[in-house]
Amino acid sequence: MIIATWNVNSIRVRLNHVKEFIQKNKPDVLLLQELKAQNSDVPKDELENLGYNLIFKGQKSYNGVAILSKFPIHDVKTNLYSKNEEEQSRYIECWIDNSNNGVRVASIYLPNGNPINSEKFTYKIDWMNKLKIRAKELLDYEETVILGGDFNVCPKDTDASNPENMKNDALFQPETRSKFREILNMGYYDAWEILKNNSEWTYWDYGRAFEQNKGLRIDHFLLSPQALDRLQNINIEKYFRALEKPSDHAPVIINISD
DNA sequence: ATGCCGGGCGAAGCCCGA
Repeated sequence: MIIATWNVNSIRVRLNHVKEFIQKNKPDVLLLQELKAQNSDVPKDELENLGYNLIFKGQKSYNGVAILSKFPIHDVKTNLYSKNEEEQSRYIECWIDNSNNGVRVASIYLPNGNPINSEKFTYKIDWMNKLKIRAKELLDYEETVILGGDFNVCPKDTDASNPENMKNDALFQPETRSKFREILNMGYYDAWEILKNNSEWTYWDYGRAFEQNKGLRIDHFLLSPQALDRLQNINIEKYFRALEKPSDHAPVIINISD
């Protein structure tokens, strides 16, 4: 089973790239972030016509997350906050019904949180606390659980090509990292950390960053123990960052045994 | 090394991203 995650930075602008990615990599499940479209502007039919079941949570201008699946989708959940709380469109979760080998996946667009010492950073940490609560509930199901997406966290100094420049960045703060680590320490595994012993980037700023290969590793797959048992491979598809008018993120792909 | 990119909104210039 091929599961991919990709921050596309506008689904409308990147639709052709998504189509090319699907043709080339044939994911069974595709987690998308930063749709930058309200529900009525999400190209629903065009995505479904690629052969997928589709769920999404859009928002005007900002954020927006989606899950595409070749298998039936059940148990959709789109909120981490209680119903009367204002919530940005940053979380969508479902059960992927691959007969006896189903998986529970979430598409995550964790807040950026910059600048630090602002309400945006406070919101980031608050959001991470909410994610931690849900991640614990999911862990207690003892299922194949896969949390994928743009976490806006560099877990270690080695997850940036220029860590010195990141000292005051929300993605690098000790509080950000410890909250991320708390989720891991409950019993999740960073798929890249498990399989690779080098650092590669999933994000490169627009401009010259990609040609200079100066980037960050911030798009992650966090796996429950049951998911880790099934993990076979992980790759960053840099090809899609090298296209004309690309997203600033590359897709990340994992293979999960059936 | 911050917004010099890039996208959304809406029709100029500002908000947002990492």
